[in-house]
Amino acid sequence: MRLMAPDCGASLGLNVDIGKIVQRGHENSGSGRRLPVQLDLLPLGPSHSASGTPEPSSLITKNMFSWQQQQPFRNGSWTNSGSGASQSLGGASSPRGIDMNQLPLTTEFDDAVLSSPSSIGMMKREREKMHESFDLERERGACDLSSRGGGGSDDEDGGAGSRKKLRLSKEQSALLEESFKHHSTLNPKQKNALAKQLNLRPRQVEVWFQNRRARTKLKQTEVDCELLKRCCETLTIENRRLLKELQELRAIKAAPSRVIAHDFYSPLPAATLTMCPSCERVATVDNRSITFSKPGYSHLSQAPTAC
DNA sequence: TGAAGGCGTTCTATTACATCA
DNA sequence: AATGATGTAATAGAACGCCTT
Repeated sequence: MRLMAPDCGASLGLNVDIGKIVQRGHENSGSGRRLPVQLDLLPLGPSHSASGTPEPSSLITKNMFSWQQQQPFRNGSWTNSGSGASQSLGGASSPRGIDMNQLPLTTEFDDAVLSSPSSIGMMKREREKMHESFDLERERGACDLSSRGGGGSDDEDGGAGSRKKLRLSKEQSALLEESFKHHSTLNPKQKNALAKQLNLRPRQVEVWFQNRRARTKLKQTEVDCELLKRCCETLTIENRRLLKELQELRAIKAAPSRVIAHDFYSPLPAATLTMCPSCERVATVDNRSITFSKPGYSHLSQAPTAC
């Protein structure tokens, strides 16, 4: 399902700017950024781990990120100890998918050249080809190490034009999620560090964050839509009420004296309507009396400005 | 100082694959 | 077994900001 953001927030005077909820958020975090009612989906501020105490998950602990600490996460309890053996990320416990995630990166080529699709001196297409060929190399290696859960008939051919889909392990997802809680965007250093921890290519980490931001924004948009819908309903009700009140006032004006006639559509000169500045109720004033649109506003009986 | 171009990054829309019911 | 729905990794292209010339 694709949810289109309604462009009615501004017209309703709501503090909702759906189109820019996430966009450039990290860049504007310090200045005049309007925020809608927020789901707790997006890390809006700087890491609260610096001074606060984020709740660590069972697997993820404080100072787990390599850009926050010197000791790499791979030395933790569940990470690959470097051998690429069974206890590595997403190891044998992963019920589905190939283990290409945990293949050890055996070359610096990855970080140096493939960390960004926009590396210097390379046309985009050429870089993509390098990515693809490098992926194929890795996948061939993966096929040697593990078999795909379902039909793996096309594993060997390299799939001209077919694209393999990696499934992140639970642990990898958990770490990425935890990282996302701290930073919805990563600088290159963080990206590379995280990629190393996860045994993924930096590009994969980058893509994961892109998609994660998109998911967050989609969810936030859904929440905002709900909010706007409720606002719209409330305003409709209020509008009805005000219309009714206006009709009553017109009826009062149309009446010869205090008698209320139910001619709701008779015109009333605006100059004869006076609003009480304190309670914001409207009184009709003529040369004989002051009549109020609703009973119980006798405090206006002397003069409309008295209250 | 402003314009132009290159580069890096992000966003959005979309595709393609994997899994599940 | 086939199929549609769903989730998500990956891709393409546009836009933006920053830097250099």
